This record gives sequence, structure tokens and C-alpha cells, in this order.
Amino acid sequence: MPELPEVETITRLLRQGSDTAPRLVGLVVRDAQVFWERTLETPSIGEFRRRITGQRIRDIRRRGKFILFELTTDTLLIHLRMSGDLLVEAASSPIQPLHRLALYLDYDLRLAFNDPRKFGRVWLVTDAEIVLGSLGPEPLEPDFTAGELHQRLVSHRRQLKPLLLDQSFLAGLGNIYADEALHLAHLHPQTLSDSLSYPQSERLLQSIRTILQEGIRRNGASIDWVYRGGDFQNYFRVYQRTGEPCPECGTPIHRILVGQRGTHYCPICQDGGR
DNA sequence: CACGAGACCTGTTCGC
DNA sequence: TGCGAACAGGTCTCGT
Repeated sequence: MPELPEVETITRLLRQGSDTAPRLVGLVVRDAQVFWERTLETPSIGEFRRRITGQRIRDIRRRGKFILFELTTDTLLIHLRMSGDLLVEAASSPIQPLHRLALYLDYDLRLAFNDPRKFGRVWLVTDAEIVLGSLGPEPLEPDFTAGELHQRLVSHRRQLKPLLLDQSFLAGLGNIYADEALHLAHLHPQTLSDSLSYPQSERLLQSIRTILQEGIRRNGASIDWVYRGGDFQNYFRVYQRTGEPCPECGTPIHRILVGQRGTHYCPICQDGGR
């Protein structure tokens, strides 16, 4: 499901709480259960349960598409991959068939990792850098500059879209927001990265930031049965709008495969000189 | 180094 | 209505 805006939305909800959800910061993990073994990347189930029990949640943050729970001594990292979601529920409520892992917390609360497709992963480590080490820069960090992006772009000769999806190049973009940002930037998804001028790189960074910020403002996108709460899907420019008019010029949106991913773009606005 | 194919998975929607 | 195919917000590994 989730890309940077959805992960950011979930992270904020868990960290700050809401009218309907309690704030998790400050609570202590009292027990843990794993229902699908492969969900837990490291350590073993036994050590996981032993080690996490008794640790307090000091803070909850996001890095790329990872959710980080900073505990007393360790960091718990969760990646939702395609279909994962985190639910806060009463510890006494029944375990759902699609729950893969659960943490039991103070006040009879349970944090459940729900993940139909079983692609999601969880790590408990002393040093989060072991997991996050290869991630590229955060696109919304103010000190990430257009100059830096341009440098990184021209140091590769790759199609723009797969490069934007590469988390070691830039952290947080996924299939939706890459298509949306490329449309806003008027760049063809198959443009070669080393052909971008500095002004084009600048426009790309600005577009990425605009799209991500709008996604966050709308609490992410809710497309199908996975993840509800956001409404950015009502404002898509091109994603899943094959055949519908381009919001800028009216030309029907095209869908092609780029790097095995469905890719939506306007053949006129994003001609890229092709 | 860059890219495509296949793997990991289940649920929903599409097309005949 | 029914049923198989296609498709899905992600990432890894392997072969060319």
C-alpha cells in the first residue's frame, strides 16, 4: 500500500494519537506474538519476544517508507510493503486472520500488524542503521538541494521512473507519487537521468515535494481495501486514469510498463522531446 | 552498471 | 452467474 505520505500519516497517528486512537509514545511493550514467521526478519521469534518485552516506546518516527519505534534500548522497524497496515485495538478483541504480528501494550492495547499479502517485514535491532544504511536522501528534508539531486541524476544513465523508485537513490517515492511527480514536472518516465538539465532537476525536485506534501495534507491515498483514511486518490493527475483526459491539456492518459510497473503519463505534456 | 524476469503472497476486479 | 486472468501502493535476487 504505502508510500511516504501514507507512512507519514500512520506514523503521526501513532505518535500523536487522535480522537479515536490513543497516543503510543510512553507505553511499555508487555508481550509480543508472531503469527506469520517470515514477517519477522530479525531476530528469532523467541529472542524477539524476550527482548522487546519491557521496553518503553520513547518515540515513533519515519525514514523513507520505514516506521521506526525507538524503544528503551532497541529500535523496532516496520516496513508495510504492498499491503501492510498498523492497527491499534483492544487487547481482548479477536485476532484477525490477516494479522501477522502483534504487540501488547499498557492499558490493554494491542498494536496489530495486518498484512494480507505477507510482504511486510519487521526488524528489532540495536542499531537502526543496519536496516536503513543504504537509503537515499529524504526528499522533504530542506537541506536536500536541487544541485544535489542533479548531481545524483547525471551520475547514472537510467530511466527516470525506475530511478525515482530506487530507495537508495531517493527514499519514499513509490509507484503513485512517482507518476504524479513526473507529470507535474512535465518529464517522460523513460527520460534518461543523465539528460536532465539543472532547471529540469530543479523542477523535478519541486514537483516531488509538491506532490508528497499534498499527499500528506490529504492523509495519503486510499485506493482499495487496504488502508483507509486518506483522500488523495480523488486528486490523482494521471495514476490509474488511463484514457481519461490529462488535467492540463485534455489528451487521454497513456499507460505503459516501465521496469515492470504500470506507468501513467500524458503523451503531450510529458513528451520529453521524444 | 542497467535492465528484465521471476519470486514472494493474497484479495479484488476484469473480461469472456 | 462463474471462472480464470490480470492486476495491485514493494523489494530482493539472479541472469544477461
